[in-house]
Amino acid sequence: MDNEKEYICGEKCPHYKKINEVKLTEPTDKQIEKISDMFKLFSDNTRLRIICSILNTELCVCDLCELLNLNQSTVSHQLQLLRNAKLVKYRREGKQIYYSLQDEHIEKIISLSLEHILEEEGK
Amino acid sequence: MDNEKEYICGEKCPHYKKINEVKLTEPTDKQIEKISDMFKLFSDNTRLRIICSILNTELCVCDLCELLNLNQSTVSHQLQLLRNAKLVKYRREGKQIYYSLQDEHIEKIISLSLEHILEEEGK
DNA sequence: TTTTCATATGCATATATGTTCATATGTTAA
DNA sequence: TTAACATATGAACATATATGCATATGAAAA
Repeated sequence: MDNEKEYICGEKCPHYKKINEVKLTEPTDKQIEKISDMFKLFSDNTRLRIICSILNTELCVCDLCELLNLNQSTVSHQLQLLRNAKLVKYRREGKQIYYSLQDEHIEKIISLSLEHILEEEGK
Repeated sequence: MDNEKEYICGEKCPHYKKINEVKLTEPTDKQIEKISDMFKLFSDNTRLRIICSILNTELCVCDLCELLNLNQSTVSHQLQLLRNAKLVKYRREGKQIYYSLQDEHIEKIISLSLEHILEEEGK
């Protein structure tokens, strides 16, 4: 029986009622995985700078290299990850390939986080 | 002179006008660092589950262990990181320490990302 | 077709980080 | 004070991942 499990702490804690309530609203493992994967892509300086660069415009790979002073290989590798996650879309025009954000959620999330740290700075 | 630098691609690209425009709106290195650090904390399954668990309520460490079926040490280590980043706050009540989210931005960012992946699922 | 150029990709390496074990800290009860 | 308990922390290990080099791919120009 579940009741017979030995818990880390005594009878007051864990608070089973609360725990059961929280359980109902928790994202599924799959959802957690997807969200954390997305945040993982936002969590690297290089990728974040790339994302911020194309928040409101499209840029080609060498624009990004020049703008961010990065190796072409580095940029392409990171763009591949963003592409695979469908966070960015791209179109070819002659030799160049232009990248831009896939949808507005990305923009919103980044803006919100920027807001957050700006507020922190103000304190 | 800057003009004499050898660029990866020719004259059409990089698009200096665009690049200069983008440069004006880019977050500073420090801001990029802070944002990516925050996302780094959201980018781990364990931490994300912890955060989601305290989205609307406070829980003590062993509640979290029980709820998420995690090692007490693991939970404490991750809480420490969240604490250092001031994403969570805590209060002691006797032997237990209760954790909750520091501010509503966190909640909003998580909600928005959940929205995002739910929309993806719908497609 | 051959060359040139913009971008992509495989591989190797250095670095970062999540987890666990063992133990320390700090609070309450005996 | 001592014992019991909730939580924190240091160290070690395993794993993930960002970057750069070399090279491949694919499009345009010669």
